[in-house]
Amino acid sequence: MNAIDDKSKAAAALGPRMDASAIQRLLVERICLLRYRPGDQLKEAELAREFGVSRTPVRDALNRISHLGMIESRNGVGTVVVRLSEEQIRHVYEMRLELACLIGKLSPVAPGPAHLAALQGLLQRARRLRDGFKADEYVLINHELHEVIASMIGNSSLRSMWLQTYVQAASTWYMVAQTREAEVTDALLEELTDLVNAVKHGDAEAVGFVQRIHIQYGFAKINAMLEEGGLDAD
Amino acid sequence: MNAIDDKSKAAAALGPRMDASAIQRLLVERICLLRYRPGDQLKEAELAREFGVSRTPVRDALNRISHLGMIESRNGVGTVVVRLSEEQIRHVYEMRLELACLIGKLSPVAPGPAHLAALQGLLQRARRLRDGFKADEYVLINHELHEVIASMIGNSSLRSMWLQTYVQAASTWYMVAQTREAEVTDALLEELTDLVNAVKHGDAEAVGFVQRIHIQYGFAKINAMLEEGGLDAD
DNA sequence: GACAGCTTAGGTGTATGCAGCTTAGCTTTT
DNA sequence: AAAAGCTAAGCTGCATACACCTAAGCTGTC
Repeated sequence: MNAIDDKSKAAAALGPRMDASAIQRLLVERICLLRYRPGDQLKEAELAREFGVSRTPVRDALNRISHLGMIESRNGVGTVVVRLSEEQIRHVYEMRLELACLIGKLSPVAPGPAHLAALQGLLQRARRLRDGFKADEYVLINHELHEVIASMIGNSSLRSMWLQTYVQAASTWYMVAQTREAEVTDALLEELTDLVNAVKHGDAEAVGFVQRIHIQYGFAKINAMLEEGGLDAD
Repeated sequence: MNAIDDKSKAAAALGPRMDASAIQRLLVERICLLRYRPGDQLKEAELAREFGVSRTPVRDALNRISHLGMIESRNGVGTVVVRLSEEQIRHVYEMRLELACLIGKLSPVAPGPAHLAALQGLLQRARRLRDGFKADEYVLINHELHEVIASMIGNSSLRSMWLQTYVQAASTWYMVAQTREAEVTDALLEELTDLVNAVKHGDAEAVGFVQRIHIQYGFAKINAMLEEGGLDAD
């Protein structure tokens, strides 16, 4: 029901002092990383207690997030994490397929040693998933991978849209992924291997194409599940 | 300095009662339509007085807008309308060039009689601009044209990005346009004529390409001004 | 027993006061 | 006269109390 339980009042003491921006980042991350699932209610008062602040900064954070299409507030009812319709999911994925190709086209950032190191680190971690799958770790690797990719996008507008579509699609994908652990782990390994090769050649265009290929792969998986009977695997 | 002056307290009586969403729409429109110019300060207290509400709903509206990259708040200083850097302007335009081509590609909405009628109405209004240019009317025609185009975009994600890049680029373009009245009027007439033809054939793909062509035209004009010496024509 | 209406609990929306941050202008010192 | 520091004004950020909206459950009636 409510995704918060383990650290109801512990968090009040762990942060220096949460302001609206920090809360915003945290909430987005929690939604992406599936700690809050589509349909979950985010109660302002509850979050305020957790962070040790008043409702005001929480409200500010929620308001800023609302334009990303991740949450929706209705007066008298509550604020819930948006559950995208099947059509919307398709739209976001179709869009990401196109955006991926633009990564190497619109003023790309030449991938350097830092990118390579980051990817190789993620590859190491992904390999360990084969001998013991951990859903949280899989999600985290994907999340950090996404940030690495974003850092290769030189066009600020494209980068913003890449981020936006990622957060919109993330929870859907991670829900699907949790039902096919072995499959998605192998796919992630392939993706990272391909990316390492692309970055070794300093080829940002190849990075974009690799992304496109694997988005296409994920899209196909999601479509298959949608046609089977939906992904309401709460 | 402050863009509000003529209706400081008049508006308090003209609306039924402004809520945060209504204020949000109004502020976005005012920024697009160049009533607030880049660099202008938007004081919460002042806006609250104008709309006859407290600072809270104004704050909520500003917070929601902030994710569009149109405004920026700094504690102790104020909230200002963002002035995009030259690089950011180029990025947005490069992005719009790509998005335009996707209009006819990603689940387009077949243009119908309603679209045609709307475009022909705009064409009529645009023709009158040749015998007496009015900056406000030029901006309004462009604004409504943009909404017509958006209604032909079936992919919700693409439509959202199309809107987002429009509001980011709008004020820049309208500032440029005001220095070359005859030129941009002719270009607008051509654009509308081309669009009418495309819509007559029910060809959404052609609509996208027409958009691309004219975005390219505007981009070239802006680039020319940037190289001449900037567009700080306050 | 079923349905219409009321009542109440719980959520978001708004108003208001205060705290804290910045900056501009004045004052004071060298 | 110039520069450093102080001071005050004005803005946003935050806290709190209250108003309003919604839905669910109870109650009374038919």
